[in-house]
Amino acid sequence: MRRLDPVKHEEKRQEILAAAKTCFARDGFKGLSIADICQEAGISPGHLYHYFDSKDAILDAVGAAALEEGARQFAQLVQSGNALSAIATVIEEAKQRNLRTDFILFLQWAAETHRNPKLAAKLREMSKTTRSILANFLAKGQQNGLIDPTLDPEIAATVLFGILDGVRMMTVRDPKLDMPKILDAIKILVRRFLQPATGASAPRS
Amino acid sequence: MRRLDPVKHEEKRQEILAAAKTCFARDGFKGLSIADICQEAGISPGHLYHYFDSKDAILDAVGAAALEEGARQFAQLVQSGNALSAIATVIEEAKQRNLRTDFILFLQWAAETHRNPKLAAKLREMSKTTRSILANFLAKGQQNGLIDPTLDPEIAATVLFGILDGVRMMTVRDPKLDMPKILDAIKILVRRFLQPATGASAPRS
Amino acid sequence: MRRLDPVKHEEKRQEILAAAKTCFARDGFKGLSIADICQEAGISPGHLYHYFDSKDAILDAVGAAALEEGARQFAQLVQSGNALSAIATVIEEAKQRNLRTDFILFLQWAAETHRNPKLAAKLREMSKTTRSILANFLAKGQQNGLIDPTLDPEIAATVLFGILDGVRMMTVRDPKLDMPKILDAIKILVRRFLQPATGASAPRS
Amino acid sequence: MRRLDPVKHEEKRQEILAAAKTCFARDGFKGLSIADICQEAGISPGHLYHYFDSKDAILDAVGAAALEEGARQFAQLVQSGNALSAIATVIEEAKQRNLRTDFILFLQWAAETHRNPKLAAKLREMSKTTRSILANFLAKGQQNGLIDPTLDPEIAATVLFGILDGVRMMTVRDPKLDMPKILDAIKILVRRFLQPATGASAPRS
DNA sequence: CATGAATGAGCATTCATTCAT
DNA sequence: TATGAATGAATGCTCATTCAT
Repeated sequence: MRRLDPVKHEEKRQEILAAAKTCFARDGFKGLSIADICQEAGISPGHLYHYFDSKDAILDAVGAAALEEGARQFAQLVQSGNALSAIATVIEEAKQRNLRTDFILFLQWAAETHRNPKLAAKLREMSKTTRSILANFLAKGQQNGLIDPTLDPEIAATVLFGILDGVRMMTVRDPKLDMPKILDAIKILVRRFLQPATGASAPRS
Repeated sequence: MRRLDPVKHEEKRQEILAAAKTCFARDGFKGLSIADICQEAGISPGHLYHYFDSKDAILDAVGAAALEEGARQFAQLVQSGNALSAIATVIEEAKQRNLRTDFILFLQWAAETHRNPKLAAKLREMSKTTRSILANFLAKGQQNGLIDPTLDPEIAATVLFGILDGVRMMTVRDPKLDMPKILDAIKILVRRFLQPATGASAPRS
Repeated sequence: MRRLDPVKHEEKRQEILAAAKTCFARDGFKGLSIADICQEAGISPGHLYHYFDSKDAILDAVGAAALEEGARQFAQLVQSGNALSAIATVIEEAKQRNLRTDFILFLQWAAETHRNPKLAAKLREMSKTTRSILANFLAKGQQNGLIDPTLDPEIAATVLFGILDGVRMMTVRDPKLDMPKILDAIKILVRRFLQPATGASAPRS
Repeated sequence: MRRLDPVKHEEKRQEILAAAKTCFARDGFKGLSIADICQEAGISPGHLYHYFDSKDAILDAVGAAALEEGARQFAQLVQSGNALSAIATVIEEAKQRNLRTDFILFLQWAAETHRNPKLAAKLREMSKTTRSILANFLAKGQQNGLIDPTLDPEIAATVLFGILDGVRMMTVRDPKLDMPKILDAIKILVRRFLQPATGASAPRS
C-alpha cells in the first residue's frame, strides 16, 4: 500500500516551477506554453495538473518566486556583512549574466503587479523588508558616528535601495557599460551621501 | 478610384498605435488581442492589416514608441533648462499616475529587449543619447565651477540616469511611499555628489 | 461596404443547430463533439463560435428546440381537427422512424430537465400549453354532449396527454409491437373514457 | 498471498455499481467521470479496473441495472396482489421523489437503447416480461367475468403498461401537477376500459 | 478603403487508462 | 489487493490572419 509522500510532491512541484522559470525567461509571457514547460520538466501535460491548478497558478508561483528570490539574495548579502560593501557586491554581481537575467525576470513581474494585486502586495512587502534591513544598518552607523545623523535612516535606505535598482537598470539599458568605473562613481556617491559633515571635512577622495 | 493619401495613412497608423498602447497598458502581453485593438481603434480586423503586417509588427512599433517616448520626455526636460532641476522635475512627476503607467510600460519593453535584439539596440541608443545630454550639462557645470571637476561627466551622467530609474522603480515597488521626503533626500544626494569640494565648503544643509 | 445581415446570420445559426441535432441524435451526450458538429455543418470550429458562445449554449438550444418541436407538432395536429382523430394520428405516426427518433431525442432532454432548471421551465410551459389546447377541445365536446360532462377537462386532458406519451414509450420499449391493434385498443380506451354515460348505453362495439 | 474471494469480489462490484448509479443520477452522461465514481465508492482509480474493464462496461452495467430495477419493482407489485391496485400503487408512488429520479434514470437508458442494441434487447425483454405478467392477470380477470372479454389481454396489457409510463412522464413534464385528482381520473379510465359491458351496467361513478 | 465572415493551427485542460510499487 | 503517479490522446475554445464582397 503506497502512501502520499508530501516531500516528493513538493520536490516535483519545485522542479516544475524551475522548468517554468526557465521557459518564462526564454519565451516571456507571449510564448510561454504548457507544452514547453512539460517538455522542459520532462513530464506529460496531464501530470502537470496534479501539481498546479492552471497555467495562471504556475505563472503566479513563478512570479512570486521571482520576487522572493530578488529579496532573498539581497537580504543574504546585507545580513552577512557591512551594508555598503553589500551594495558594492550587488553592483559587481550585476555584471554577471545570470543575475542580469534574474533582474529582467524581476522587471517583468514588477510590471505585472500593475495587473495583479496579490503580486503587488508581495512586492511591496518584500521591498519593505529589504529596506528595513538597510535602514537598521544605517541607524547603527549613525550611532557609531560613521553616517550623517541628519539623514532619516528609513528614507536614506529607500534611496540607497533605489540606487541598486538603478544600477541594475543600467545593465539592462546597456550591457556594455564600463561597470568598474561606474562602481567607483557609485562608491563616491554613496560615501558623500552618507558621510557625516565635519567642520574640517576630510579631503574628498 | 481614390488615390492613396500618405499623410492620412500615417495618421491612421498612429491612431492604431495609440489604441494598441492603451490595450497593452490594460492587458499586457498575455491579454493583448488584435480584436481588442480593433475595437479600441474603431476599425475592423481586416482593415488593421492595411497598416500593419502582423501582430508582432504592432508590438514592435508599440515597444519602440514606448522606448522613444521615455527618452523624448526626458530630453525635452533637460534641454529646456538646468539638468538638476530637470531631475527634480522627473522625480516630482514620478508621483503622477500616468507617468507611473508609462514607466511600467517601459519596464515591460526593457525586459523584452532580452528577447528582441532590435529593441535592445533601440533602448541602448536611446539611453546613450539621453546620457550624452546629461553629460554635456555636467561638463558645462564643471567649466562653470558648479560641479566637481574630478567626476567623469559621462560616468556621472550614467549614475544620475540610474538614480532616475531607481526613483521610478520605488513607485512601482511601493506606490504609497512618502515621495516628497524621498525627493528631498535625493536632492541632498545629488548635491553632495556633484558639489565641488571646497576648503570653505558651504554648510551642508 | 458590407453590412451585418441578421437574416443570414439567423439562417446559419439554424443550419448549425440542425447539424448539432443530427449529431446529437447519432452520438448522444457522450459522443457529441464540436468537431463533429462542425464537420456536419460544413464550417470550421472557430466559425461556430460566431454563432454560439459555447458547447453548452448549443446543447441548450438543441434541447429547447427538441422540446418546442415536440409541442409544435402536437399543437398543429390538434388545432387542425378533432382532438380524438389527432390522437389517432399521433399514434399512427409513432410508427414512423423519424418521429420515433424525435421522441427519443425528446426523452433525453426531458431527463436533462432534472439538471437544467431553464429547460425544466420550458418543458413545463410547453406541456401546459399543449394540455390547454386539449382541454379546450374536451370542454367544447362536453358542451356538445359528446363527452362525459362529469370529467374535469383539464385533468382529462392531462390523462390523454399522458396516454400519448405512453404510446410513444411503447415504441421505444419495443419497436416491433403490433401497433395497429394497439391503436384500436387505444381508440376503445379513449372512447370509453370520454363517452357520456347514457342510461341505455350504446352497444360497446 | 490471499486467494480470490468471489463473493467479496461481487460485493465490491455491486458497491461500485451503486456509486456509479449515484454519480450518474447526479451528473448524467456529460459529467460522469471515473474519478467521481472512485471517490463515491471510496476506492482508487487503478483499483476500479480490477472490477470493470472500462468506463463503458460500467455504464452498460448501470444501464442494465436501471432497466432491470424498473421491471423488478413492477413485477413485485403485480405478483403480490391485484393488477389494478398494483397500477394504483405505481401511480401513487410516482409522486415520491426517489421514484421520479429512478424513472428519469430509466428514461436516459431507454433513450440510449437507440445507440446500444444490447440494451435495446434487454429493455424489450424486460418490457415483454412485465407485460406478460399483466396480461396473465387480465386473462384471469376475464375468466372471472371481472374484465371485458372482448379485449385481447396482451394488447390491453400493453396499453395499461403504456398508461403507467404516461403517468410517470407527467411528473417529469410538470412535477407540480395535482396527482391525486389525476389518479382518480386514471382509475376511472382504467375501470371504464376494462369493465365488461353489461346491459345492466353498474352505475358509472 | 473597409468589412466581418471564415479559417485552422494552436492552446490549455481533462480524463480514461496503465503501471510501478 | 490496492494505490495514485503518470500518460497522452482528445476536446473545447481562441485568435491571428485571410479574403470575398
